[in-house]
Amino acid sequence: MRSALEGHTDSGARDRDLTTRARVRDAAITVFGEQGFGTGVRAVAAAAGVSPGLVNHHFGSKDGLREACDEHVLALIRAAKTEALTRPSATGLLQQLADVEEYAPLVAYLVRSYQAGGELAQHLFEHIVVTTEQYLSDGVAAGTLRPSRDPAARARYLAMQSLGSTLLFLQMRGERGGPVDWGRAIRELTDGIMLPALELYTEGLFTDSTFLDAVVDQRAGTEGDTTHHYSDHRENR
Amino acid sequence: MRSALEGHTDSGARDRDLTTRARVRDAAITVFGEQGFGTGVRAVAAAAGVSPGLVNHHFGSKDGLREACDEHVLALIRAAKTEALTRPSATGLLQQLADVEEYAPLVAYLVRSYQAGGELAQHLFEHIVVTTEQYLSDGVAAGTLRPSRDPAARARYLAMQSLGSTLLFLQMRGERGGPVDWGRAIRELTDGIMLPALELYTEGLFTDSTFLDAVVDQRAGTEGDTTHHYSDHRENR
DNA sequence: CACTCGATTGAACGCCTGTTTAATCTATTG
DNA sequence: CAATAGATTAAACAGGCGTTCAATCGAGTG
Repeated sequence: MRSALEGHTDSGARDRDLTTRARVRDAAITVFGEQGFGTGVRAVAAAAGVSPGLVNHHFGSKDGLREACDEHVLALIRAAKTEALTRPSATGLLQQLADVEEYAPLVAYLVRSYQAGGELAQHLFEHIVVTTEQYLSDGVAAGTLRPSRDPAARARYLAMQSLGSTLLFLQMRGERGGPVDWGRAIRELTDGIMLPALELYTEGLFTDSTFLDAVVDQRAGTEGDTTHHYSDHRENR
Repeated sequence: MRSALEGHTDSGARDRDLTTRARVRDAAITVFGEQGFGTGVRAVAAAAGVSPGLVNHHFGSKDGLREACDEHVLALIRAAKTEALTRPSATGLLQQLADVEEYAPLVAYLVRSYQAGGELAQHLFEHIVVTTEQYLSDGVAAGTLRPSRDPAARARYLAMQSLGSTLLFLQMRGERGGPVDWGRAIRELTDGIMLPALELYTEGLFTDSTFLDAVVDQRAGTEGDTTHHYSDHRENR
């Protein structure tokens, strides 16, 4: 005899009528997000309104609970993929998530996941990289973005900068006790970086291209196979 | 009767002839850096070759030990300030630190500090921000860097991007067990981002300035006091 | 030499952790 | 209705944690 919703994707269900297993899992995501993965099984059980022994009965161990949380979070994000993951920057992605009321605890959980490392963080980062690469490629094709000598490296670089700075900001913002309004925090972040980011993206930082020229020349000399050179690239001054 | 080196800045001393207190502190920095702040007092004591009770005799509690480590790390970085902290980017700073054999454990400890939050992380970040602002200001004065409509915001933005992406890279690189060669890791990071970073810094990303113009116009309309506008800023295409 | 004070140790004390176990409750099946 | 299987609970277990305490060591002082 199998349990009612075993194996189901219960994303559409509302708050109250969930499997106990699902309620424990969701409580764990919230508690882990708010207080970190060091939080004990008993705290999770209390938040879910069940006994400590039950969580191990459903998930085997604390690691099993953690894995179930990771899988569920990844599934939720992939479900919201159409709108959220098409955004180019990590800030845009997290903003999108934090604005939807139901997904708010996910942001805290994701920040914790990156702090703690693990597969979810790496997997999600690689996903952001390929999404960014596609977005940049589209922009180049449309003529709104400049082409790069190494599009893959540029996508990884921009994704790393965006996600890294966002996480750094959220960690620092979230470290002083009490629950955080992630939507508001990300909005503040966006406000603060909007101007300098656009300045950098449209005007650059250097007044001449000597640094870039040096690296391009050096690469053309040492490794002639991996990099595409199109030396007809337009100078910007 | 006071102990021999109590209150001294023993930065110049070599490995063996240190106060026991200093040896425990250094062992703690290493162990915390390698295994995180969750590591027990007993492990630190074992690494220092002393009994668990002794560390609390010298530092009062584990929190006291942590504070002593933070203070010492901050002191070490400030001592190396002349060379290290004048670098504009966080990558440069950490590269500088990781290359000096003696400071290698510091990098791991710093990464852990940022993961865990706390005063050291915030304090160091603010220090990087003001250093970056000074560096950018010098570059603008020398004519090698473009001026910004909001130099403080640009400095904070660039510092956040640099430090954030570096930390993200190092966390992901360092999460698979065993000690990490931080110098090599940072060098790989530098290699990977060099080209796209210089591309972005000299040529920008957008082909026109419509996005930037929109934000600049909007800011000029809503808030006329905090931002300096010099509308004679040069367009780059 | 006797004394004293800090360094140092090993063991102990609660406390909290993850996990296990036996018993109870619930509800579906034959 | 009786039986059975799963959900659920309270309690206990072993282990690690930070911390404390009494005892020992070692050297400098009167």
